[in-house]
Amino acid sequence: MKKSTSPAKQLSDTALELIATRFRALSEPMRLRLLNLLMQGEHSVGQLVEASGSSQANVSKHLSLLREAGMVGVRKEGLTSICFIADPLVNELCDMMCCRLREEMEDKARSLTAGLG
Amino acid sequence: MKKSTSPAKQLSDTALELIATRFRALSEPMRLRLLNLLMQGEHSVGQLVEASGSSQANVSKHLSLLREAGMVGVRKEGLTSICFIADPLVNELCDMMCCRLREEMEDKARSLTAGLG
DNA sequence: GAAATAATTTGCTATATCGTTATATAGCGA
DNA sequence: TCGCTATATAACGATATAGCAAATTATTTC
Repeated sequence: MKKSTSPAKQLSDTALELIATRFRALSEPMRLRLLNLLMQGEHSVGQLVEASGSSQANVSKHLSLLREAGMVGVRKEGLTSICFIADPLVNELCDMMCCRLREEMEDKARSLTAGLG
Repeated sequence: MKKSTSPAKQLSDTALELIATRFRALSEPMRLRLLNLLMQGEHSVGQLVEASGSSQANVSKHLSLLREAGMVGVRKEGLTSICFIADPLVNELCDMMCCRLREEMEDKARSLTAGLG
């Protein structure tokens, strides 16, 4: 297991802003839903609208933010725009977060049953 | 390299909200600055206030959010509260994001010099 | 060119959140 | 108990953003 996170240097203000902006892109449930759909394969904007249950304008706005963050790419095919995950880091980050949450919940459940047993 | 992100299942609304909340904790420069300081070792709240250059109330509020997100832990020592990173995932996520940003910037710089050369 | 379709952009309202100021709580010493 | 110090909390104004509705921009088809 490659462990060592590098020596933790001091980050500049602009670096902090950039990192924060990236994480902010992942900080809204609707955007995560769109990413989750895209993790299962390419989708047109219309498909995302239908699958997400949100409005077209709303989906479009979220997609444009995800595009600016470099997380989603778009390919035009005639009238429709086909979206896809442009950065595999998205998958990794989400997977890691999901795993961690699952672990925490299992821990919580375990300690609860232990407390009751 | 362990690659395979698991098969990308459909996430529930509550799961999406939980994940979003975690990422939101990482989506503010000041919180990232506090985490960055804590990555270099334990700090008291007062030390964080001084090092961050923000107000005590502000730092305290951000720390409490980070605590709720399970990212920061606190140990009381007399009057002072000593803070530390409670979840190594924080280091990993931030490192990954930093690396990715550095890569992107280097790419951009390269393509720029190529365009000018 | 006109109509139709897919998507983006614009205005708007409601809500959330950052940072500040002022106040409250908790632990320690006289 | 009374201050003093280290944090936490409350209240507030300013800004950002999610979601909705309407207008706008492409692109295809007739």
